[in-house]
Amino acid sequence: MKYNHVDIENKWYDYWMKNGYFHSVPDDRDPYTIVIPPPNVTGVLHMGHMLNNTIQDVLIRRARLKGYNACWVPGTDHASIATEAKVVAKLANEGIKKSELTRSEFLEHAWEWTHKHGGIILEQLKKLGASCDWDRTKFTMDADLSESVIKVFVDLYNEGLIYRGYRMVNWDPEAKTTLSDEEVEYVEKNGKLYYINYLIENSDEFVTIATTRPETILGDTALCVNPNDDRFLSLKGKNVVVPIAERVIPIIFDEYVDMEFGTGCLKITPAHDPNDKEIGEKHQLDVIDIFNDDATLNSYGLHYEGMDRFEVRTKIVKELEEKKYLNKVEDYTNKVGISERTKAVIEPKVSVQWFLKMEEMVKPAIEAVENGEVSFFPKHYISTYKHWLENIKDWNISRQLWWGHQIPAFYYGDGIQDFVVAETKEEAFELAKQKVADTSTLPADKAGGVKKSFSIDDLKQDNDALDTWFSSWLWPISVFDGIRYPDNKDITYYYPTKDLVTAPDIIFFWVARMIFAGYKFRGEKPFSNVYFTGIVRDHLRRKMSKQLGNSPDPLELMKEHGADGVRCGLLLSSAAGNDLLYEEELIHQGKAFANKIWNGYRLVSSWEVDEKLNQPEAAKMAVKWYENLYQQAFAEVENSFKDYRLSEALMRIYKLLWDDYSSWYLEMVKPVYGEKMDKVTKEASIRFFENNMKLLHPFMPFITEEIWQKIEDRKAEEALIVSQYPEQQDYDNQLIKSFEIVKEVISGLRAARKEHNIPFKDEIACSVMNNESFTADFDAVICKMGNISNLEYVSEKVPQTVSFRVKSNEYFIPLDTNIDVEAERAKMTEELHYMEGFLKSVQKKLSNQGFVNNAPETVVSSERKKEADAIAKIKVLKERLQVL
RNA sequence: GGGCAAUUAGCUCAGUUGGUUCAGAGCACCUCGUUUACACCGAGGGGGUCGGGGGUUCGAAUCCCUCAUUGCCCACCA
Repeated sequence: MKYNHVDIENKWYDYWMKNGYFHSVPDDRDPYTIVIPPPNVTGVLHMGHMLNNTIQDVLIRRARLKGYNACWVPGTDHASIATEAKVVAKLANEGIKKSELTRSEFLEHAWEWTHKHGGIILEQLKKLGASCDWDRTKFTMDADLSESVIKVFVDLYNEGLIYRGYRMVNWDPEAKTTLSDEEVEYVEKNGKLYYINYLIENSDEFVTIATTRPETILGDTALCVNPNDDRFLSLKGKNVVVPIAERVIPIIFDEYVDMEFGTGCLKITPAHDPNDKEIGEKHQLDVIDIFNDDATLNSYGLHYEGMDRFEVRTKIVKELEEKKYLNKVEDYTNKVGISERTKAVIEPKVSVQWFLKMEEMVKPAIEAVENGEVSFFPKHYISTYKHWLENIKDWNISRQLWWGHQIPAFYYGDGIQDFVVAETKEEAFELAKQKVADTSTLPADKAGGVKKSFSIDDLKQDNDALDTWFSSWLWPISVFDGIRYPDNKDITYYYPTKDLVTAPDIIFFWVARMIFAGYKFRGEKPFSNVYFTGIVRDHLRRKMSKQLGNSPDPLELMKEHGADGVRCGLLLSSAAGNDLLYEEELIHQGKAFANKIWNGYRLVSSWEVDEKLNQPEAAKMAVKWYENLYQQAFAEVENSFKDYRLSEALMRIYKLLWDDYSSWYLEMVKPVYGEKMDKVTKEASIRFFENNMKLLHPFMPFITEEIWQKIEDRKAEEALIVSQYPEQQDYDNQLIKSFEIVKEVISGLRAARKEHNIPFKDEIACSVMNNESFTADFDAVICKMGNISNLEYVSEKVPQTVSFRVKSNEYFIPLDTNIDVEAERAKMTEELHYMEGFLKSVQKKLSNQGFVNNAPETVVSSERKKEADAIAKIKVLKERLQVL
């Protein structure tokens, strides 16, 4: 009979929800908090989410079972640029251009889109079994979270940490916004290096420069050579003429120029290259911006005005060639910055943007990770993290987007400083009046064009929105409203949170920023542990993506194999930080495991009890063994969790249930078909099952709940999800070790049966000549598992038998037919040779004075034990060979 | 150009301070098996000179050096 997950999973999820088991309110237990990495509000579930959220659910369910007040806060992110791009695309489909809409019209469309597609992903997470506190679901643009963002902006501004600056920034011409450095990816592209001649003013001579971007010559404002470069000494004080533009620009000297590269002469375009900008400022050059916002050329582009930059590149090269300015062209590969979101080639551009000063704010975040207050798993991410923070530049937080938190700066005049920053327009109005009053005492030429009197309606709020991450960095605080109400009950109870589970690709975007935000706004870390998941890839190691179509649909997967199966499959092979190579095989393994458990329970529950029966000796020992083994496994699982080695923990449980419980324990206690069972063994078996379910529940919540509920009649409010996790107990290690030898004996019997074609159903006799009685307590087990009538102890070899050895014991099985003496002899001789070789190596070690003197006592004595065992075994083998 | 990580069985990976059981696990593979919980099963089995080369040590998958390959991150010599 097969396990059918379909109805069971829905049933229990509804039950958990109905009973409010996911919901948390502060109480006197210790909190265990996780905040979800908020997925994009309009996103859909992919395999990465599956892995990430399964891990979080495992951690939170385990914490809940262990008696913590577990709180997993779900939510979504407005994902400013990504969502805006989707809305723009959708509107374009309907023939509406964004540029034709007002801000508020556009936002209406965006909200409509958000309400329509938003939160689907959270519904999908429920299928996975995610035990989030759904009553606490947040969205980064909820009123309270938005207020928090604005408050933080205003506070930071008032502290002097936020400023407006005219800087070179990354411009995404497609989204028509700036991006932070982190939002730019660099990809290697095959391009050309163009060598272009610039005529020296009033001469026939020319200088040759090399550039990858010939179209930008229209924005050149100088040529630059290295002052130490002998080749160009004669150029001092001279000017050149920019081809096509026919503008005269100076030749300047700066050590920045690499003499080895190209021709050693560099063209300077301060508006379109960060290095050129720097040199330009140093030498006080003009800045000529030749691009419009969409990266078509503006009027400085002359006859190329209105054309796209790449089109112009081709055309201008042609023109240069025609006019004999083009010297030569070489193939050249270089790195081109592209927008992480739109994949458009980034255009460096100078503009006025808002920046957040980083240097001071970042310091406690470096320290926290250094001193282990915040731990990373795996820990090698610490160096990546530190390197970034130690070299951090100010954060460009403004975006020329509408979807997001509008920057709370209000302009009352046209001057660059004619603004105030405030949480509301009303406050801004008061501030502005005050500021104008202060400046009104200034001479007219310094007061700018500010009207002496203006109404509140004259205030214009800044058009820009804030970077998405400027709200996400507050997430662990803002979901508990800790910005607006720093002393509220939730924030003081749940914060700092425990674990953050996230992908390493947002370590800078998000993880690092949350850490320094935590210290800045709460004076405390936001979380204690960061678990970095890997990336889910296909078996060819390709990242899963929509374009490639190599990603299975998680919902289909769960429908077919069950959420338990998928969770188990994913977690079986995903160490922290390691990429997960997805194969459907994994999920099958998880599903098969669910089935195995299901059938195990069917077996145990089917046993009928006869109260009069005594517990058989074999069952008695089996129970004793499993009791101890469970404790050992339990300890191992605890240990794995300590280091967040979840797959290791799950694998241990997997083997505990499959191998130890099902294959060994159940076989040992199983009554003969048709017979009944004693009460003690049945009860023990059920108890073990219950404890097994508790261990497994965090990984496979549905099937474990189903079985747990079936085990006995539970009270209405009872559920495995909120039951009590077992306490760790001591165990008898010696007993477990003895049983390992018992297993060897049983395997020996099975092998002998197989070799000599004795079917299992034929009961046989067995004698043992024993030098060590390590298995005496388990004789009944050996008999049952080997279908042995009686294990007889003998003091000498038994004729007409085959034998095998375990440790220094020899076991004999009677055999009617003649054994193949030659084969037996050959086999034994081989074994003898092996043992003699082994003995030799051990003795060599022991005769080495260095070893005996330096190695720890335990190691030496174990070698001596090996020696003794080997000698004994060799003796047995030799005697046996003689008999043959 | 710099940094980090990886390299162990066909595949995915463990291997924590060098030392019992250090060469392992799961899957895959092969053989056998209708022993009534489960064929999404059971019992067995094969398979690796631990990327190469040096070194330290009584002893190295493990520590050091070096080379090679792969991946990731950072840096933006036009």
